[in-house]
Amino acid sequence: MGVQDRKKRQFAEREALFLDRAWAMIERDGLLNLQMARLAAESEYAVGTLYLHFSCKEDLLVALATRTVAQRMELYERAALWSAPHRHRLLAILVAEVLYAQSAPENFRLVQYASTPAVWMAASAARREAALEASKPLGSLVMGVAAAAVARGDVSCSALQPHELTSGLWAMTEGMHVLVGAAGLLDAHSVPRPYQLLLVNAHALLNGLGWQPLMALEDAAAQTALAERIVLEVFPELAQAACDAQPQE
Amino acid sequence: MGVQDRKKRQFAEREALFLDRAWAMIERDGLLNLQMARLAAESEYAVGTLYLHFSCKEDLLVALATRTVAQRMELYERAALWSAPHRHRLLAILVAEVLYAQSAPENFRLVQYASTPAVWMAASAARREAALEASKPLGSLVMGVAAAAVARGDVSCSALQPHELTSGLWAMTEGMHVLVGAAGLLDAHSVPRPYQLLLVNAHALLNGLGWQPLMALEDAAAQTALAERIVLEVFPELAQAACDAQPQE
DNA sequence: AATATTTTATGAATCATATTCATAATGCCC
DNA sequence: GGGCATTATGAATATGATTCATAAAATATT
Repeated sequence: MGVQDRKKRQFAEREALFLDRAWAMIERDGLLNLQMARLAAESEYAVGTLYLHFSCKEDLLVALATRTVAQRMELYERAALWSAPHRHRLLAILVAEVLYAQSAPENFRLVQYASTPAVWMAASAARREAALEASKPLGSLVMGVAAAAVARGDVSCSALQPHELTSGLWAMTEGMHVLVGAAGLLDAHSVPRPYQLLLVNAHALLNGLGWQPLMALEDAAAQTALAERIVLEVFPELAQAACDAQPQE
Repeated sequence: MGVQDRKKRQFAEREALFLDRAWAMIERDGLLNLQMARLAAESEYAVGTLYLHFSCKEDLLVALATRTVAQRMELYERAALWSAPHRHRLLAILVAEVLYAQSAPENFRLVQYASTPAVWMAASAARREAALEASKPLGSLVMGVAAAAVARGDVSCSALQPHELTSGLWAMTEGMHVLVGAAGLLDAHSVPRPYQLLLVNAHALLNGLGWQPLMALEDAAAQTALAERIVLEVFPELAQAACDAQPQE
């Protein structure tokens, strides 16, 4: 039925419009100042129409967070397909994540806020389901890299499953985002340049898993060089963001 | 001036009362259902009085989160002073954290929610300062263990500072809490028993740092045995919580 | 001890926003 | 082109945080 198709498409378009505007407003006024009524007005629709799309404000926030994950996928895919040792591809994914976090901090705050139980559980079940679905490709990508590495014999600790090999890295990255997000926390503990620390520790973890090629942990220069190489070769368009975010102290 | 002292003390007592009641209400009704007016009523004070203590609701939540950190310190101290290799002491701190997260999940959700930028930044600067201050003893404890380990020659990678040696572990733990907190996320990625994974990956990380005594990553039995030994020797009173939370699959 | 002054406590009123739902408008089909 | 189903509207409602003029209590002054 063509009519139904068109209606569905138009509905989806309007939803995208709402999300676009919401995102613009968040960038302009901050996450906390997003107002449903104002969003409706700026989108030139009635409040009730907005609520035809989102069961509540939290539902909208989760939808917004979901979309940014999808947007980042392109970066991750490039990293996973990079022709380099699988260990380096995994690091490239990590670098992509960090570059993104630095270039779009408000966006990252949103994702963090959305995965807070308070927000997450307030969203509709369908919306949560969609968010989980959107996160799966990244999971598959990472697992795929791990599985390929094991198959090639890159990982000496082959008793571990792909998910066991990658979940630590995932948690570590996620955790560093949290620590960075809590303003002042790292300073209070005299922890400088958090994302550089993340890199060292990621290398330590991968070394610990016996993942070739090993990286000398004392060799900070080599680590930086690898990170820079990843930026230049895989994410040349983000090089500027990387420079802005990590000024020479 | 004795009068001022007494007033200060009584003010602090009332604040503690508010926090006690707030906590009881959160445990009973959930984090989302905490209402300032109801809290005032249940504390038998006027709403305005409550606001003499807390600049806003977020301020109260951060205060509450701060208090639970202080409560946990006793566990961490026991772990740090345990007479065992320094690596095992660090793991004991990690185990304490996990036991606590499992035995008081609502409490943990609170801490996570409070460190969300949205909540954190809404709290008063003084309250944030106090929260950071309260987290320092844990930091010192962990750094102290790391420094002692390096001094004893337990860590082959001695070029790294104590904070470099521990921040990865910290981030990994924090991150795993986040992943556990996002209901359904780990299931969606087929990641079972997250805290056991945290343990394996913590071992991998410490191995990677060359931290003696190394743990064989394939030897799941040895890892479990060590974890159980920690619970029995260091946190016997929490053994029950540990059993409840990790049922044999 | 009475009175003035300062400090602290109160809770009804205010304000800010999210959410609903009776009504209106629109679009589809015969 | 009229009847029916679907969709959109936004004023009204609901919720709950926060304020602030006023009262009460505590302290200082005479």
